[in-house]
Amino acid sequence: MKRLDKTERQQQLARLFAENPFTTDEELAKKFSVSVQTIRLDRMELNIPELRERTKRVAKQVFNKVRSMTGNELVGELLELELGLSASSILVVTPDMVAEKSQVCRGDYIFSQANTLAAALIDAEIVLTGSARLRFRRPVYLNEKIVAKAFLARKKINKYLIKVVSKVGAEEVFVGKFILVAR
Amino acid sequence: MKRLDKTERQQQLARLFAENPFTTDEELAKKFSVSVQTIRLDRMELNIPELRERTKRVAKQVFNKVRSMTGNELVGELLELELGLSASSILVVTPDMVAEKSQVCRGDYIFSQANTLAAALIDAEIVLTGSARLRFRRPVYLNEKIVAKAFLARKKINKYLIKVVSKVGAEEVFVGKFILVAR
DNA sequence: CTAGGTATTGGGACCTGGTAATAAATTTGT
DNA sequence: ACAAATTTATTACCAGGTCCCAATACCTAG
Repeated sequence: MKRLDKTERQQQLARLFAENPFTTDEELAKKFSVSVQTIRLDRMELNIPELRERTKRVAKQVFNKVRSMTGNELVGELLELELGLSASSILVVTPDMVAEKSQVCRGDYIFSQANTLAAALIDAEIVLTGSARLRFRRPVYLNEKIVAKAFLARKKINKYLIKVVSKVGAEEVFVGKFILVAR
Repeated sequence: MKRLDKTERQQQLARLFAENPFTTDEELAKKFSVSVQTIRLDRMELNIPELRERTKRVAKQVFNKVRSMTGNELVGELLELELGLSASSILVVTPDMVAEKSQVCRGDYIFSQANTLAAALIDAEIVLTGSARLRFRRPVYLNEKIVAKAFLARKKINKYLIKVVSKVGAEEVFVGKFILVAR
């Protein structure tokens, strides 16, 4: 690779780190045909921590997400739960939940919050979603807090009709009716 | 903490590492009131790698997942796409998508695949989900491959009715009708 | 021409969280 | 009481850094 000037090199560096944080200074030094120290100085200026720190951050970030998303088997954070009656959860819209171009929260996150909340309401080991009707009433934006409330509307043996209403502040953003089946 | 015997200590260690991989040998040594070397021997016997290696594994694992789940803005892998006409994607059910007790794929993943696929079909910068009707026809299990096909059914100015059918093999597992709005 | 600023490089001391190996001390089972 | 199992200590070494200091090259303005 040709020797680049400082600003160009730093731009590429920033891009590379975003793409793949698992590169050592030494590898980068070779790639750019500069000394390791130069890379270190670049990192300083760009405020990019060392490899191990970067790795740790990625790991922690996602470890937490995986826990809250799949570990708990609940999307969002449970606020309140009365088994078989009602439940509520809150979900804060983070950058990874929004579509890049519109900055609007993707519908599947809103659905997931509602769906997992509905499932949490049911006092059974195994709960399947049978069918659902959804209405997304207005877009939800970055950093907004979605509070979902689920109520049991009807129950027939092992089938549950659950209504979920999600609001941002006082505004309704989503309504869903779920039929869940317990096994 | 009381001194435990070897087997008990190792059991607890294994549990701790699963729960939180970001602990150094030294911290653990203190917690169990044994020497650092003892912890190292335990790790050896349990075949647990050192802190940095553990961190790296978690990071890499999730780095990939985040990319495929949110980076692409598509859940599943796109197989085919004719803008404005039809599209299909495949999603392999991995352990993190199934509910622990039932080993059944959670409905929100199936929905996400369908919803993002429907959105991909539309040739517009900003696409919002307006409403949807879903039917989950049978549970989907670990390692099954869900192939979703989306068709544009009707279009009215900026509103699109899209039908998505998801199958495992020849079996229909999910059907959804989505009304999407382009902005 | 020369002094000063910017960019790059090299080297040394030190840090963390380990591995590997070897030996010594302690505990335990019988 | 004695061997085996377990634990601890000690030392040397490594990767991938940090922090700091000094040397060099190059460009530019006075």
